[in-house]
Amino acid sequence: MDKRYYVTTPIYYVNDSPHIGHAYTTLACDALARFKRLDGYEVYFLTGTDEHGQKVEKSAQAAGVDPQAFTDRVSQNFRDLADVMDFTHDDFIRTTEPRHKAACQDIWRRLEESGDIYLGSYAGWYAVRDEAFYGEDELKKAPDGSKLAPTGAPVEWVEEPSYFFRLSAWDERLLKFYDENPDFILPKTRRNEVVSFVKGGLMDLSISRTTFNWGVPVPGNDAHIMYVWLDALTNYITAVGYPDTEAALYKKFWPADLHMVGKDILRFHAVYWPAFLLAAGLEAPKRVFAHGWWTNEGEKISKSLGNVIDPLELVNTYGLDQVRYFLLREVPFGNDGDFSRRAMVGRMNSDLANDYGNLAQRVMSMIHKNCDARMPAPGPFSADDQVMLDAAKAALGNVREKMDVQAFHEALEAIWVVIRQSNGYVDAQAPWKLKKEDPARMNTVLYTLAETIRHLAILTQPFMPDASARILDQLGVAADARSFGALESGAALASGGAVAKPEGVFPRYVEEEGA
RNA sequence: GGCUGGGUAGCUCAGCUGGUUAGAGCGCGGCACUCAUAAUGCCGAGGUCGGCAGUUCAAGUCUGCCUCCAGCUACCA
Repeated sequence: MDKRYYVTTPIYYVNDSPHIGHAYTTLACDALARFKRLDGYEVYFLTGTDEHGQKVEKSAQAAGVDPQAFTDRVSQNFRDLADVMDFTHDDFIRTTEPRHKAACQDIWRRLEESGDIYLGSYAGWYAVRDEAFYGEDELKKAPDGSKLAPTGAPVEWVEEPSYFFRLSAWDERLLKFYDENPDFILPKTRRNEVVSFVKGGLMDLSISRTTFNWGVPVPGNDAHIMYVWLDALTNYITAVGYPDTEAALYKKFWPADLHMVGKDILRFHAVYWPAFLLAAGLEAPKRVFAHGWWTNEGEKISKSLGNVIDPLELVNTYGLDQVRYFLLREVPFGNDGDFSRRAMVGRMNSDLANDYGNLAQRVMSMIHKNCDARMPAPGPFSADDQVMLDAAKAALGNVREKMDVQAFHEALEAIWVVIRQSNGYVDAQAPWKLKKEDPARMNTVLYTLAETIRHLAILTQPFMPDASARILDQLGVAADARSFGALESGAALASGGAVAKPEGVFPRYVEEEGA
């Protein structure tokens, strides 16, 4: 079996500035990508920016620069965020790249050939002020009887020529696809929503516009620009070499194993995208996971409320590993979650400083002081030691099971079960007493703990790369002995290596006085 | 309105095909320990498992009704 894994984030619309939602989505993918790499997979991790559309065209105009210069600039914000968060994407795609234009036009041709595209006209109530179409049922009536948008803007009936994708012909085939691939959409409740949406019948999809220019021209009809989703979604195959379906990357990684998305764009990924692909004679991705949103101190986040969470600020305040841990641990992945200062500090201090950091610290400190600053050699393991070691060894399987269904919070909990058990084991064995009574036994206990911590630190690497590395450094684990392969039976911590005086890797967060 | 999911300890949540005294983490109370980042461990208090009525020898776990909450119900992404 091929151990390959292709995971993607959505491409982020450059007109937005990066916020916690972007960081969250990519973080989940990053943890997964790191996990799979450590687990021996060849991984392709893709993120990028969506740079086309009328809004971008207007923003560029407002900024007095041409659209390409504008997107060059704002796209950088997202690459900066990725750097700060220590994301390990293998490619950063931009929809303005030539390779993407080629891919979009090629998939368009395929859809045309298969008969899934036709030229018609798009009609609806359009509000010039809002630059948006509204449905009949959304409209309000003005006192003079004329129609108004929900925003109060006047609307007019507009018709423009547009190409359509024959989505209406795909409901049966999509339902069959969902049926044959029960885990295609996660979580389950999102899957139900999508299935019920498709069962309700599908309408054809407008996939071109003639009212702006900033985008990929429709092949053979330059008057039309390919419209949003066909352009945006295609990035997932562009990045692996499409239209060259014989390209090495394409053959290796398509279909993608996972498209990670926010719940707001699930439909586009779970309905339109597989329809486009199947219609084009291409394979659909294996899974789309829709995660939830964050609130801030119990309040819905919105620009108008001014309570947008800036990930850079979080990282500056609490530390990168701490923020990464919190975001993936605090909330059952898939649910909405609340960010609060209290919860953040609680996780930092309880889980990280007290449980995990202190465990490493107390054990390595004892080794440093009592074992001549060298990793002790163990004697025969007692039943208690064996229980501890077995628990450490069993953790990988438990964590892997959770990661395979994107249950990050449960994966971390599975690790913490072992951490708590380790602290209990320390107290039960009381190595500080053994120091006088039975030094050989003390060595065995401390070795058992060090070996357990080695397992823990290797397992926490995908979530907290920096702190995990520092713990492994302190244990004297070589850089090339940190993959999950190093957790297989046989591999174990070598005795005799130097153990320096440990330094805390998870400082407690102390609230500033008078804040 | 329709569809879907959910209402379990103060808080956040686990509880597979129904079966001994309903669990975890945090918070709270007590005890122990002193290796450690005043960290850790142990014990404990705390729940009519939203409500009512059923099925069953037995229901948090099944059925019906009611109630409250959330999401979805198509072209801004």
